[in-house]
Amino acid sequence: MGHSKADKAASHKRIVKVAADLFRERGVEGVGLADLMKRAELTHGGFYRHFNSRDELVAEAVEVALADGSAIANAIAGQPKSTIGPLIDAYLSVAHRDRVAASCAVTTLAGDVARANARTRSAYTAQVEQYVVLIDKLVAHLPHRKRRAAAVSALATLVGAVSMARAVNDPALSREILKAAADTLKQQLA
Amino acid sequence: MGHSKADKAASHKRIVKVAADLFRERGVEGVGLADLMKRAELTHGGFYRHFNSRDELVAEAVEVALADGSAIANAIAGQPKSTIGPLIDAYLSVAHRDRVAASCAVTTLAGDVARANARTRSAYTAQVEQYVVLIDKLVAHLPHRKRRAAAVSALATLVGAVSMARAVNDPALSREILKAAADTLKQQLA
DNA sequence: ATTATCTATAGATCTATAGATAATGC
DNA sequence: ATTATCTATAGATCTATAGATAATGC
Repeated sequence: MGHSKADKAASHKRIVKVAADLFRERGVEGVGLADLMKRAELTHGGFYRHFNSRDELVAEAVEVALADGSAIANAIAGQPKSTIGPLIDAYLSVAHRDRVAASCAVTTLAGDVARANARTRSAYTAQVEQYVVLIDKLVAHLPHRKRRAAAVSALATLVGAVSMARAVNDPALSREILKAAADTLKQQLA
Repeated sequence: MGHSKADKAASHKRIVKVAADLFRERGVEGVGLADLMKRAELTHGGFYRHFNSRDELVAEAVEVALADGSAIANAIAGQPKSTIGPLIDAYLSVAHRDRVAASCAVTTLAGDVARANARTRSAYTAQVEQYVVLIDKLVAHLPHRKRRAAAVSALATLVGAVSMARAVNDPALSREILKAAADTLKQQLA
């Protein structure tokens, strides 16, 4: 049992990380604090020394979940001379579809965020804007007047495709959705 | 207090309709049976004479919610000589974004359905397939080899755009998402 | 002395069930 | 007699709080 300030910070981080993963897997309302704290290797009584409310945890966890995706996207897009292709392939991969707990929160938490508080929605909004700017940079060859709209629309296609690919229970249709979106986007943004 | 078989059928329908709307508004896990039954003007004790489990209600309610959207889409697309434009405009309208309780369940319930049982996911899958076929018919002028993929991708764009437009809390960005998706889709499918 | 975490619990809500009541339908 | 709905409640779980314990850090 650790009680130092450093331990508290580590506990806090652990709780938020567990929540960020579990919220993506089960939905924000599908996770109870007792289960959450147990997974963070703490008892549930300590929760409110870390957060003023469950909602505060939701905001922090969504922020961390969003940052996950942001880091991956920046890693893929950050290389010199990088193109949009690898980002499209990664986003529309079976691995990303299936690893929900580590997935892009812009897709996975969209429904929950629409019902969340202002702080949570603002974090989501900032991440959407960041993705749009990132995609915009990767399609610099397109006519300037159309770039931004093309980037926004491409992001929508990525989000919608993964969303549907997860919900359908026909594996062939699920793969078809990912592939059709990837093919169309590549052609459109080439 | 009605007790006939006809009354029971009406009660059943009312419960499912209330659930279909409320699930879209609050998420499937954000709705309790007591509140639900009260809104259907019944007491919560009667619930299990209508359904074997909460999950059974979820399946029926998702089916009804999906049928809502299907009816609207067919009405828009069903006219002779109809094009894809009106469907795109309706789907990406501010009205559809904001009237969540009456909205297309393929977008609104995607996250919940991904965690639901087989019956629920099968209903969702069938509706996705139906939308793809519908869009496919509306883009009959495209080269045959690309039509199906274009239809699937277009549906993904519609779903992702509405999903994000609801989650962001910047009204300008929300409108931009709807407009960018609409513009891109129209250009792409023209 | 302070505080991070613990045990314990309050009070509300959740799904689900049992048995009573009041209507229908033979 | 059958049954649709009612009242009442069981048992589990939820968020949140109170106070004890055991560590840190002055």
